[in-house]
Amino acid sequence: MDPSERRRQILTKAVELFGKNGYHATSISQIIQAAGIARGTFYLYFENKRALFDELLDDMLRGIAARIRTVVISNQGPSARDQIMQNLVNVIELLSENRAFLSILLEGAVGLDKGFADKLADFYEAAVEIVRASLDLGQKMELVRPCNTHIAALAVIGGLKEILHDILRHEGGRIEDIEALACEVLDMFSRGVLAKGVSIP
Amino acid sequence: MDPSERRRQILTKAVELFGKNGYHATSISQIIQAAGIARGTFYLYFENKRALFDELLDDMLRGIAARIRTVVISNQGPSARDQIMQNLVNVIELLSENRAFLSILLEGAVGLDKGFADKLADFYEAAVEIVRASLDLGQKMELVRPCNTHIAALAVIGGLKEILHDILRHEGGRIEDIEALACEVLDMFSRGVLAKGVSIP
Amino acid sequence: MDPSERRRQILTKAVELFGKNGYHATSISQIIQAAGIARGTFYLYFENKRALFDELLDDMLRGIAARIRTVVISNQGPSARDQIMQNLVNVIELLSENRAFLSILLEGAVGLDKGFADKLADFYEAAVEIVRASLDLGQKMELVRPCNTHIAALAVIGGLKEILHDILRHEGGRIEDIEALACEVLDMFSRGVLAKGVSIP
Amino acid sequence: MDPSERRRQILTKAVELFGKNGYHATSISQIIQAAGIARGTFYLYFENKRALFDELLDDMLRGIAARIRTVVISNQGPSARDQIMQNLVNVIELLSENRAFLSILLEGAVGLDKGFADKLADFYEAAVEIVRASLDLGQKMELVRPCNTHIAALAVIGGLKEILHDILRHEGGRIEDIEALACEVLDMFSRGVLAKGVSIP
DNA sequence: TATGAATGAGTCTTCATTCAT
DNA sequence: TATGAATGAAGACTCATTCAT
Repeated sequence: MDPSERRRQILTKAVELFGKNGYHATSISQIIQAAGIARGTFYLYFENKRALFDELLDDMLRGIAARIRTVVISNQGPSARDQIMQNLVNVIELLSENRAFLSILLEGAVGLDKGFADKLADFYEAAVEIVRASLDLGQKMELVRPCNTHIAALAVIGGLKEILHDILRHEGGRIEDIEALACEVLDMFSRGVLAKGVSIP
Repeated sequence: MDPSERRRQILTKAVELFGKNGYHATSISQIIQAAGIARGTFYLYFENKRALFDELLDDMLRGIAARIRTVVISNQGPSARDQIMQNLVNVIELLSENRAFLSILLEGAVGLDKGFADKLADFYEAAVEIVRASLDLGQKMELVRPCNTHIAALAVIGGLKEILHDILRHEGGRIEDIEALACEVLDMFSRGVLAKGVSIP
Repeated sequence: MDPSERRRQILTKAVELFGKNGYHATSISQIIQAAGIARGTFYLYFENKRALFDELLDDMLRGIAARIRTVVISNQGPSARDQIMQNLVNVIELLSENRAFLSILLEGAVGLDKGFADKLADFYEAAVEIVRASLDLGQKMELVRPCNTHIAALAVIGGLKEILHDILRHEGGRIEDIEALACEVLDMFSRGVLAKGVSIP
Repeated sequence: MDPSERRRQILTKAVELFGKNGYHATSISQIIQAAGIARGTFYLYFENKRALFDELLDDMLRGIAARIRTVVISNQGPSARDQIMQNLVNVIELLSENRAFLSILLEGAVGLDKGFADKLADFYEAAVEIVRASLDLGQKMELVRPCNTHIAALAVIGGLKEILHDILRHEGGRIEDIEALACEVLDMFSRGVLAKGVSIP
């Protein structure tokens, strides 16, 4: 078989297994059995289980990052809201297409040793930083109210993760109307939950 | 030694280790060494490693649940805002006092086998349900704007988790002004981030 | 079983196997089977195969070193010849008592990785140094003819090793008359092989 | 490429690797990489790793044997001493020219399985036999003193090996004055170390 | 209760060898 | 001849759990 094809095949099976059972509960034996290859063949393509997972994680994180476009505020082109919406839709779409993928990001790569934890943490941190920068800019333009933008950004990313997590658990990763979901999330964070003119008594 | 005291001692040492290194990276050897007991003694107090962790997790989740009071809206007594604030402060306080505790909840118990994942998921789901019920009530009283309360509730819990996670990573679990933090979070979710009269263009 | 007794038991079986088959051809499986213990038990007593062999080698080298006494030249006490003879007899005796022991020293520890090779090389080097120092002293006292004492010392140790090797191969390590052998060796190196008054034509 | 040339090329690279790292630490992968051939190609030229090493060892032993000439005692031609010297010089020269070669003979082929050990042992035994026969002849001609010629022969071969070993370790196989070394060795074994008229007290 | 020696199933990893192309 | 992907037996090592004392 063509090497790069075989490589892809192993990765695919591994994603499924890691997604279903997590890193530790997935053994090389399971992977090679699922991929229908011999023990030694695995090591022809990956240095070890760790390296495989690492590559896989990198792929995912790169994949997500590639779906995000910097929001540009100008008179021409789509509105800021539309651009944010598009980013949200892109990311949710990608993740909803691959349950295993999502599962690894939300659960499978958490709590592993420092290397993995850091890689994931760095990724989420970067995501938080992007949101935060946007909020900071918004504050300067007086579009965003005075508030702790770091905390707000964390809430945005965390909220998104939890919503995706919920989807993963209850709907098996399938989302019916991604656009509606994105819209809801965007409203949630931009307008909060209070009704017009109301403040919590 | 008094049996229940010894039990407690093992649990305490185990929390520290699980918190620092995670479930898989913590071995029975480490636990018994830290607790200063013999190998066999461990199994006099706990059926196995899993059971120990399970008990530990139950303790934590119960501890958190115990800090949350149902918000009662009435003319007497503290305002709804104060009651919510108090709940937030109570929970954050508990978690900030015990880094290991927090670490296990956010990372240590994630991605383990189905049993643990479900237990944790059920807990968070219950938390989401509480928030959602409040929001539903708020909607009926027209305090909360029409929105998908499930998604909003998920965002609230997820946002909170991410904020705590950030604190765990960067400040070692210590929080300077818990009240200010709680206030910021509450505002974030109640009012959103937009400035008065602004909608995203 | 008493730990130190079990340790000894493992070592004994390991010596036999290493002696018969060499380091690489001896597997942990063979050792534990010979010792009648479980896989894990082995690792209770030795960090790994290497550590076991290392300890074993150290024991041997120490054992030999302990049989050698510095030759003291004085008017009282045994003659220098008798002292050298005694050293030779002591060492040959020890080695002839344990075929596996001897086999490891001559073959089993040769050609392994740097750590072992160095340990063995250092030992033989030390032996050479002892002989050389004696020869140097002998030269000062004009008992030893002018010659390259380093080369002479190497020849002595090497000769001894080859003789022991031969015994190992052909007589299974048993030597009938150790004293006679030692005497022959001593004469060989002190007087050479030429007949009186003869020089090689 | 010409088959026999390719064969030679593989052998050459293999000698280097076996010499540097020993038999076990040298993998087929290393050999084919060094030789610049594909995995399968190796097996077109050699049945397996063992066969390669075997052939290599045979080559070496034949090479050494070819440098040794029977010593002929007659009135014409070079003296016995000169003939022995020439043999010594020839062998030492050959070995000193090829460090890998020497390393394999002294360390790399020792302690492997019975086949190799026997081959090497047989070779040294043959060498011992040659020396012994010479000594026996010398005894008949009353040039050699009465002594155990087998032991003397072993000492000669063993001494030579140890000296070469020392050179390998300390001088990287290079010898400055081979003739002087050979002379020293020859004197050592013919005259012993004692000064004229001295016997060990 | 307490001990800690013993267990062995399970995991990762290596590497000489084969074989379809 | 030459290739290199594929193989799988074999090896080292770990660690939760058991049980005789």
